[in-house]
Amino acid sequence: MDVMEELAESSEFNESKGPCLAFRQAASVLKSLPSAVRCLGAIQGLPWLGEHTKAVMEEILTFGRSFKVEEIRCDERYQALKLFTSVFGVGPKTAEKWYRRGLRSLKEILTEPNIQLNRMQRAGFLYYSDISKAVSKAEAEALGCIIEETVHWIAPDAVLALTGGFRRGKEYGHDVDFLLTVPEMGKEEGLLLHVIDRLRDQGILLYCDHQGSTFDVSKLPSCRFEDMDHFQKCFLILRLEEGQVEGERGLQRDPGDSRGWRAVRVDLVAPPVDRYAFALLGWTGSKQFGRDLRTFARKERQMLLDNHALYDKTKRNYSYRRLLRRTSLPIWVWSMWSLGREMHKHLPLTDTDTIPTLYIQYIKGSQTPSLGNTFCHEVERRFCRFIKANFLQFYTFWHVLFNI
DNA sequence: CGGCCTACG
DNA sequence: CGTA
DNA sequence: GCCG
Repeated sequence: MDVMEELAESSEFNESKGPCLAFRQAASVLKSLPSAVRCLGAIQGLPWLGEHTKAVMEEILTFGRSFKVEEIRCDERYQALKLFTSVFGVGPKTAEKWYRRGLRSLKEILTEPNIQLNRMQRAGFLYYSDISKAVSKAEAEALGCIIEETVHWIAPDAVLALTGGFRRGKEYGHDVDFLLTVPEMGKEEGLLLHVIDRLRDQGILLYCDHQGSTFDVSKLPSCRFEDMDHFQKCFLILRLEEGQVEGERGLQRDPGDSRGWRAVRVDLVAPPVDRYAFALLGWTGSKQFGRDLRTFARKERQMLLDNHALYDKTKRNYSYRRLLRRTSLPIWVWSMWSLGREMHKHLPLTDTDTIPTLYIQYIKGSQTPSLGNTFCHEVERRFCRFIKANFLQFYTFWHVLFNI
């Protein structure tokens, strides 16, 4: 139900953080259902669908539309803020500032002399028409080939993995996310900078926001070794040439566009290999899935989860990291493989935004790790249980299967 | 009635 | 403030 | 707005 997303957006513009979140949760639950809701009975007992959201749904089911939603769609302020925030680098605050100045269109922003755009926003406006167009799976794969070639030229043993929405089975996305890693610990140091340099040499780097590893020896003498490796990531805009895209459709572009290329938003992340499982988890899940997982970690397990590790607050160490260190096997391969297999048993759906079909194809090609290692088994067991215990979509799907 | 993900620049 |  |  796109309606819930619209209500969430409207709440966000009204600075109502709570309702915004509630509507997003509701949207997430509805998206995870195997089919569209036909009557109110079908959503009995589902989480995050309370009095208000149900009332809106009833309105739509009986009249085909909701008065409140129609009102929001027509609202001048909502339309303007939606337009402004669609620009890369422009959030609710900046959009609000422009709206209060009486500005209503993108052209008015660009012609207003008193407005100072930052680097991100300048890129956002410069490539606006391209970036706001959907990216197809074929285009994502084409970019994967280009980047992979560049990466292999630098480090032949490096592995590039498609993550984000495309890994969840989506056909279109607003950007393309990749994870880049090397089998040997530490060899990923500086790799990303090297890759960026090569992309620049090739003339396809249109914009680059690099977030280098924040390591400063003078600044953190007290910090432990474990704390220093915030892995590298970068937000890019790349130039994708026509003819590099496979398939009969080729490039996504407007009729009458004869440039022969388009700009695409690309994210590159380069974690050390022992953090691969966490990076993959973090960058494959949707925004909402990540929130659910991290909330669960903190509230239910007294742990802290991020894209690098799972931190146990009671034990004061990185719980899985210790286990990972003590095993000779590339343990992340094993945990992701089992996790993926477990997920697919229960979640045959692959085509919605909120169901991260955790990727296992790459692992399938390699051998099945030998059993009998108690560390492997323990990590696998805890990891699987952890995910399943909080997977909102899992709960929803389970509910549909057994309670209706 | 308080909390709502967590990290980076 | 913005990005994921 | 929904939940614990």
